[in-house]
Amino acid sequence: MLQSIMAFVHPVNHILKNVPEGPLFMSNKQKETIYDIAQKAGASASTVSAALNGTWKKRRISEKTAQRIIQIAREQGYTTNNQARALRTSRSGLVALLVPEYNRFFSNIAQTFSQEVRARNLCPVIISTERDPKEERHIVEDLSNWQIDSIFFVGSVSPEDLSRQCKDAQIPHVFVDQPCALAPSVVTDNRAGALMLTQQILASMPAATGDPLRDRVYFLGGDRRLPSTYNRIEGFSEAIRAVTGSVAPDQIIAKTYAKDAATQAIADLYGQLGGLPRGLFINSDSVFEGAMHFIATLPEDELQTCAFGCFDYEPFGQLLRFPVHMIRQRHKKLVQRAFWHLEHTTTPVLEQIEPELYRAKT
Amino acid sequence: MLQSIMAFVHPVNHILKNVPEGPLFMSNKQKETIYDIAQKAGASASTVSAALNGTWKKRRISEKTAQRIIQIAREQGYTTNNQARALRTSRSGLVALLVPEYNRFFSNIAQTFSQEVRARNLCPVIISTERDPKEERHIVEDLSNWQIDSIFFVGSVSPEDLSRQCKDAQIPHVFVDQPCALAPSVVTDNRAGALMLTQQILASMPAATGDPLRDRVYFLGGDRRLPSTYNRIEGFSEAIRAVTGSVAPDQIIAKTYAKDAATQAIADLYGQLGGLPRGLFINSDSVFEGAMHFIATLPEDELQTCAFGCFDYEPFGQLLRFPVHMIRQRHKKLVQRAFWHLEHTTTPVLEQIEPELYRAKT
DNA sequence: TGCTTTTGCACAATCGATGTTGCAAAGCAT
DNA sequence: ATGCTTTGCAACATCGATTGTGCAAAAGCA
Repeated sequence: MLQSIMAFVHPVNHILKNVPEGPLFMSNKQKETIYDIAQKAGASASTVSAALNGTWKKRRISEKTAQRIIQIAREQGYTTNNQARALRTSRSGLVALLVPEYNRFFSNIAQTFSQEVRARNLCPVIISTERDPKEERHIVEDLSNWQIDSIFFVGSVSPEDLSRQCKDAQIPHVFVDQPCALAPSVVTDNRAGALMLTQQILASMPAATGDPLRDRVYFLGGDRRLPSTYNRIEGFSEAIRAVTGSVAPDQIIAKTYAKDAATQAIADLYGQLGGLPRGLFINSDSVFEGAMHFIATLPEDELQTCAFGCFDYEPFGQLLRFPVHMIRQRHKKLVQRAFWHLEHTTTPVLEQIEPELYRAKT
Repeated sequence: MLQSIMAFVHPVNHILKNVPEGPLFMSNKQKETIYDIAQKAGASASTVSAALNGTWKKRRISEKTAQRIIQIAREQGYTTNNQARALRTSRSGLVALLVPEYNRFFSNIAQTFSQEVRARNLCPVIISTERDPKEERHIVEDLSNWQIDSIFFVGSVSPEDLSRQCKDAQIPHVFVDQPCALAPSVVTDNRAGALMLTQQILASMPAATGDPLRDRVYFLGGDRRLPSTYNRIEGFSEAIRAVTGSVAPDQIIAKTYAKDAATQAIADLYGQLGGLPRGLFINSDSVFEGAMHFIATLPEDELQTCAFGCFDYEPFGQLLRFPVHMIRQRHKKLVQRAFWHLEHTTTPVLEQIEPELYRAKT
């Protein structure tokens, strides 16, 4: 059984945090160790250790002695050597976040992660995997050599493998954005989000053209084999069916998240239909950017013939010359819930976070 | 004198890297140590250590023994405990990047940084400082307790303080984006970039209105007390002077990078002038986003009365309903040169990297 | 006062790797 | 065969913290 590790924090860092600016960074003097402090305090190293890391009560050190030691340590600007501590306790104080790349969404995740980790007085290690399963493996192996305390996987490509690897190495871990069947996972409620977004698209569609192929809403981008895209397609389909009764397979174009592919796909679609469709569901910001490269070339009046929705939040999306409805994933909540799971459970549960809909002004 | 640390890599990680998938993650068996390997190889721990970390030649271990040990280690899936190594050698193998926040530019930097660090078989630690000098101090202190090998400061607010702090703790360091007088720094050539951008703005300005105040180019956003903004103002002014002979103080509005402030500033300017100016130099992506919130509310034809330039690259900037020229900072080169300085020098030099101009189609 | 319990702390082992020292065996020259 | 150098490796101390154990002194109780 994996252990919750996050809750544990060494108090010495807090105790010594607010050091007067003065003698602290005085010179090149070698860094002080507990032995130096011990000598200056006329105590033993073990007593100093106990005093500083907060276990002095349990170790029956008198409050007076503890305070004296803390005082001296503070004066000397003592700070503990994390490697030594990690070696002894086999807890490194490092927490890792693995992201596929640094796009807007993942950067937001990273930002929140970094804050949460530092709030717990631990050290964030953020690494990008380039969406490569082999690289993911290697990184986890490396991290395990650093006795990493726990790992957050975001948008991972091979969750189950990674989870097994972590379990073998006894590393607590949690999945964000892409779920894992074997470990706690926190993801956006993609189905509900897609449903909302599609309903909004449907509600703001311009007048029908009469051409049945053009009068449909299309789903563009993503990878239908991934759970996130799959669920978005589900939500999309549900909304469409509620109105038209059925969804045609060719309404859904979901093979990749790649930018260029999106540009090509929308150009092809435009060619086939002889114009833009009446509604377009754009799956993710990269697809958005790709699609825009084509769409931006169209004349003004054509742009008004289509209702756009994007499953991701992009501030500049609000500033285009046509309205785009957007779904914003709650990155903060995603990360915070992930921490919660790490700290309170180890069983494979799936938590879904409802995203927000940004309605474009029309 | 600081020492270059980056060049040093323990070869064991390379040697053992391509482990067959088989017996590696077999079970929960405790992680092997060099003592276990020593026993299995009928050798001493020190011999195993030497064999694995590549110093066996120097330590006069026979090639035969070394190979045998490496073979056994590989079979057992041995990997070295980085804490123990770090404690002994006082090199952690960790390299830190401090960024103010995760915006597009800094995220790109982080991405490149992460790749470069991993290519050197080290571990990237990326932390955001929230532009708070106190937080910066604390982070550096924490990192020093982790025996961090070196630190990259990006867009730091108090470079000199940090540099001193690092020197006291004997941590090699380098500054990116914001220079430091006391340490190697790699920054974008802001003056040259601003010059290019301003010239482009001037070249694509629409017809004059006749109102001298509106017919000028304005510089919007940033903080003139920071070197980067200062230099951009220099470049801007140089370009303007070449055409008009002089720059008026009120052409330059550079107090902050904050989004909301930018929205307000451009709205005010619009109010004063009774319309948009004939040219606008937007300093940074955050200012761009802020300004757009106002500009997006304007009617189509008004937008054609101003030539826009932005000192930052934002893909969606190309997709707006009016052309925006942009400067792209070479984040890859910035980071790579920073590594170079860390590995080859410790003297305070300033290297400037020329950015690229993206001309908008008109 | 004498005996038990509690308090307060020092000692020493330990985490896993590195690097210095020392010592036997092998190699070589005379 | 003898002395001298070189080779090959094991023993041991060390990095700086944590933690189990033991032992005086102080406190409590009769």
